[in-house]
Amino acid sequence: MDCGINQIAQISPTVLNRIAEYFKVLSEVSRLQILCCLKSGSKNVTEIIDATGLGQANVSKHLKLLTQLGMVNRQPQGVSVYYEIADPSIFKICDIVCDRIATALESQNQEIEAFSIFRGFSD
Amino acid sequence: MDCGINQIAQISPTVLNRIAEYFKVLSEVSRLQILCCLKSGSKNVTEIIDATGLGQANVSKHLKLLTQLGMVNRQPQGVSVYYEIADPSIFKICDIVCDRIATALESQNQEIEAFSIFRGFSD
DNA sequence: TCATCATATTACTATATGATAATATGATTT
DNA sequence: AAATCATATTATCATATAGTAATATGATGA
Repeated sequence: MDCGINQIAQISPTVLNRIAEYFKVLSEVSRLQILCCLKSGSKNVTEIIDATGLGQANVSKHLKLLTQLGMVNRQPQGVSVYYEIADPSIFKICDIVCDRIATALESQNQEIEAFSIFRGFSD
Repeated sequence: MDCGINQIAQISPTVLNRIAEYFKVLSEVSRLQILCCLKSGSKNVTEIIDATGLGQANVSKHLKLLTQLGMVNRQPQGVSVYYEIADPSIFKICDIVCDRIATALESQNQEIEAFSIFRGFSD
């Protein structure tokens, strides 16, 4: 039974692409830094640059991407441009991932401990 | 007040890297296909190849990555090797992302509709 | 032993993209 | 008008990686 094929076929490539695209945005440390520094509230570009330590052109480019994908909102205010998180569910997702990583690290540590039983014999 | 800097500094680069790494794995259509086709249960490599339509070497490489990052479990069984989802919370995350994309598309459609009020005048 | 099957690895190519320097734009101040 | 500041854009370079062909490995059956 080829139900596997059908099942995948049901998920349109378009949707899969959108999901992948969303994750790709979150898969870069610089962009995570930007998003994290906006968690506490709206900031202008200069503030973001200071907070993250990233280059100006770099920040500008990342902000453009984040805006295009609807993750942050762009609000010009006088001379400067303020950005804010448009999608707080980002952090919900990050929390789940953090949990997952934490538990993975824990079980890793347990394994290491299990090995450590055998340590000390050669002393 | 430079509290922004401190806030970011608190998130260690290591952790940020791990999170980015996790998302990077999910940011490729091929890997999402593989994960989706494992949602219904454990499958061997050949079955995964058939279900996704991806090349053999390609699948093998992706599976290695997914295994290394603890997202799937590898279980040799006789001649073949079975893989299964190790981390069902992946799908919880995907669900949230899907919701998010869906609502984004909806509000996009609403905007388009708003524009359509002005259609028909030139006929 | 030879052929075949299932999976993994290696080498290679093509493409995407992150970082940055240089430049542009446009507003504000001197 | 000239200088300065905030942001955006462009061009460029370097790196990472997805896909694939070829090959390796190792087990099973003829």
